[in-house]
Amino acid sequence: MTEFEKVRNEFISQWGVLGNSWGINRTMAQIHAYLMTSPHPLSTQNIMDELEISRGNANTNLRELVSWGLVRTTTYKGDRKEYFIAEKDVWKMFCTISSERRRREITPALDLLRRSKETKTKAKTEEEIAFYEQIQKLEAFVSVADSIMEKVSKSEHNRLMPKVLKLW
Amino acid sequence: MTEFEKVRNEFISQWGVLGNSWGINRTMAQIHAYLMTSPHPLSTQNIMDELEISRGNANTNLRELVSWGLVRTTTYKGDRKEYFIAEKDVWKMFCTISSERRRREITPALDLLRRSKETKTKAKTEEEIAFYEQIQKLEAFVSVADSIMEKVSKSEHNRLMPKVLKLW
DNA sequence: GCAAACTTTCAGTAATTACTGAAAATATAA
DNA sequence: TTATATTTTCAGTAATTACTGAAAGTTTGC
Repeated sequence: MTEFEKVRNEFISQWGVLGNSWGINRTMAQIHAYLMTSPHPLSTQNIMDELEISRGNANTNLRELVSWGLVRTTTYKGDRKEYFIAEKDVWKMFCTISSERRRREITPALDLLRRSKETKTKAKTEEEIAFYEQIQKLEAFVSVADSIMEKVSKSEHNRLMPKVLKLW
Repeated sequence: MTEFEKVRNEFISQWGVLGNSWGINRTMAQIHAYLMTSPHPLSTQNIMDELEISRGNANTNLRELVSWGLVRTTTYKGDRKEYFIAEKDVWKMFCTISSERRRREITPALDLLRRSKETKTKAKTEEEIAFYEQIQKLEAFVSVADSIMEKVSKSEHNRLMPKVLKLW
């Protein structure tokens, strides 16, 4: 193994550990790290070999990356295999992830908060008053977060970042 | 069970489900939801009873919430028990969470990227060039994210939000 | 000091999540 | 078609994470 291969393996492995602490499947994060730093599209077999994982595992996590929009597939003529390639532009990656997390995490939270609010009648006890007040504050905050993420995920690449940086 | 108790239980339960999908321990999220919407500080026993969990589980997750800075303890004279109370200001909560996630998630990522970069020699192969280019781009992005989160976590309550909102 | 009230720890177990590998399904080319 | 290459599924199992409950530890008041 060359010195470079060691560095890359360490990076892939540790990116997996980090992904794990971010609530992302370790293998999915490792595959993403491998694809992100590869100059070529890679086949399922390549990934199985590099990460020493089963076909089923590779397939599942590759599909998941595709469903997140972080990876897309390509083919070569005369070759039946699918090859996978990751988005390499970090700002685009950020927008994609914002958009997915909004859909998967923010929207359900907002739904829950709105549903909880609906049932409010004339609050009587101290407990009821505190509950609905807090729900109200959470909803206001989450709905701002939601609209910011919506804008981020729709924003033109490289348009928003300079603005954000000027804030401070 | 009153109508209100049903609504609150549903909220607590679902907040746990959401927490889980955000990579947070379900019980920890439920305890947080319960404390956040309670007008009074609550004892370990209160939480055990409400969520029907063991003392060990309640204790562990309460400590974890305290270590995140989302919950603090208080006592009453003549009563030996500790009571727990959650921060209710959503913007403060956001700052606290930003600060902790920065420490736990962003900083290790930045360290990894900087360590990976260090080993760079004169890149020769296409693979090496692509690898170090991507590492460089990731580091630039993550370090911007890091400094934004640092500022957010230090920002005066209610000072930043109006600015952010004007961006769009 | 001792006893009572309360908190923390942790070994054992339950629940959940991730992975394998082979079979089934699908796609392509001849 | 039919054979071959490739992808997907999924039952079984492994690995990880979460939880319980009782014992050990700590704090407080007498």
